[in-house]
Amino acid sequence: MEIRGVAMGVQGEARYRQVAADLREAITTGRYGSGGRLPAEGDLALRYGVSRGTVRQALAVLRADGMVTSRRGTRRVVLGAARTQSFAELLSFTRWARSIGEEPGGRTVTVEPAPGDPGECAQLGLEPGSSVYRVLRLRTLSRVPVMIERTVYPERIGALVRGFPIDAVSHTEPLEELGVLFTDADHTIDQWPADAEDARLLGCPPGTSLLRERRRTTDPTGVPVEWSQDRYLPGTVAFTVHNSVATTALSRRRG
Amino acid sequence: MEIRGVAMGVQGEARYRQVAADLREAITTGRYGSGGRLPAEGDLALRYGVSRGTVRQALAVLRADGMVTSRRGTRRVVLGAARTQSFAELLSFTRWARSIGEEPGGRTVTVEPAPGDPGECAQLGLEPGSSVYRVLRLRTLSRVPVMIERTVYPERIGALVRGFPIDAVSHTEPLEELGVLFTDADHTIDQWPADAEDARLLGCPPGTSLLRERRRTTDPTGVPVEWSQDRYLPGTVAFTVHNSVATTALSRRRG
DNA sequence: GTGCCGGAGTTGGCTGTACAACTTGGTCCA
DNA sequence: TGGACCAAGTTGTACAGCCAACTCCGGCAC
Repeated sequence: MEIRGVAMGVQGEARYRQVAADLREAITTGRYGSGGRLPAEGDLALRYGVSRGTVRQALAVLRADGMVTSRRGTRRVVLGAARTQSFAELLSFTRWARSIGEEPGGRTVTVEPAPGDPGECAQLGLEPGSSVYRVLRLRTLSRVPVMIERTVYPERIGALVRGFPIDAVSHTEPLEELGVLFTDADHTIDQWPADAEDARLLGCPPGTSLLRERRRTTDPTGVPVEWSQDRYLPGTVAFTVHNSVATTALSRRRG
Repeated sequence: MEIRGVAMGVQGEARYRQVAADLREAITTGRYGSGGRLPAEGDLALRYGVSRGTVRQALAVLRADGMVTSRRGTRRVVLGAARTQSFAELLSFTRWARSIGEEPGGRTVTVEPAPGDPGECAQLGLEPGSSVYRVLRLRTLSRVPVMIERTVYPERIGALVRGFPIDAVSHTEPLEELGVLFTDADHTIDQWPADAEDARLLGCPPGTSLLRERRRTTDPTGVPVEWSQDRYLPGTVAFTVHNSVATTALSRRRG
């Protein structure tokens, strides 16, 4: 802290994010205790040398992460350390694996250009029959297969992916370096039986129920950049979500 | 609209929520088109007769719902209609079922007071061995069994639930009427094989892989009010989440 | 003891202002 | 033709202030 008045640029990071990060750290290390009370917004403003509005912006971040509650009339209550990950860790199997201290692996099984089927084109916002690339990959943790990843890319992006080495661990990271932006994603989580291909690659009996995550990712202009279907072996992964009356990004659908 | 200057109370609803609701409706009915651009914040402020700050508050709601993107330097882009539900619809099977036009049903199988096991007490923030109530219910859609709900309540709340009729459709709603507040929830989604009890009640073979949602719900003071484990028959439900670089409530964990 | 009431403390909501950072499209020049 | 550059438009960040709504606790009356 103590960067007061430097008008950004020092860290390139907004003041409210610095405050949020500092508070997050304080909460994670238990400085306020679980179930404890946070100082009043005004006190925090004084302490950090910012306005109350900036403190409120910082607290809104922690609120969305489920680290604190808030209610009119009384001080904020600490709920506990956040269990949420960054957007990047959620998007990229590779980053996620690294963040939990595992060794991620990836082997590209097939990359095929093809006319997209109606469903794929709809998900990618393309005209029916447009060219797409279908990529099938086997993902491993510490060399053990855990997931099958079937991703469909629009032609523009698939052409880039095609050039990646077959044993490239990450596709997301090189794409980002090439200027492809991922900013929003919709996830659907359910279960699905393993087909013959899944069974062969994952080493499980056909028909085994797999945890399935389907994901559509868009760039900041709303243009879809990938449509992916990931199938995890049972017991290898779980998804967690926090929501509250203040913010809800989760919903339940008919299967 | 046109409530300008009435200092709340008229609808009891905050101005920014009214603006958000109006914009949501406009987007849902396609007034701006998918991929279209929203008017500038300043224009919206003029149109609704509020300050730009209030408009930004409204837009933050839509941002979190995944309906619009936002980026410095250019107007907001419409992503599409939201698929998210209210917090209440997510918490309550009954409300969810009604919101999708199905007929919810519930039958209480057992309600037993018992000393909580260490895991249960930890989840509920109680001393090990504290008294809890375990409630087992079978939930149906249009009279077809779809889910087994095992909920653990702290004694104070369990005592209330105990008094509910055995065929009560909802437990959440009467609890709310009795003043129990639900404000924050952590969800974990994975799969789990049906045990003998699941199999008998759901009418599936033992060992069938079920979609499992575990949920811990707290009140505004951070005190846990329920710890629930719901097991859904395959194909009856899917969970969807939206997240973005701006807000992430989702994470992936080792299973 | 019990319950009502009021006041201090705190967060929610809203306004207004100012500037920074960024996108976009067009102009101008080489 | 192509590229650099500029200007207008737009969102992000931050500040300051005001009042409403609500919680909580302690004092007071009964």
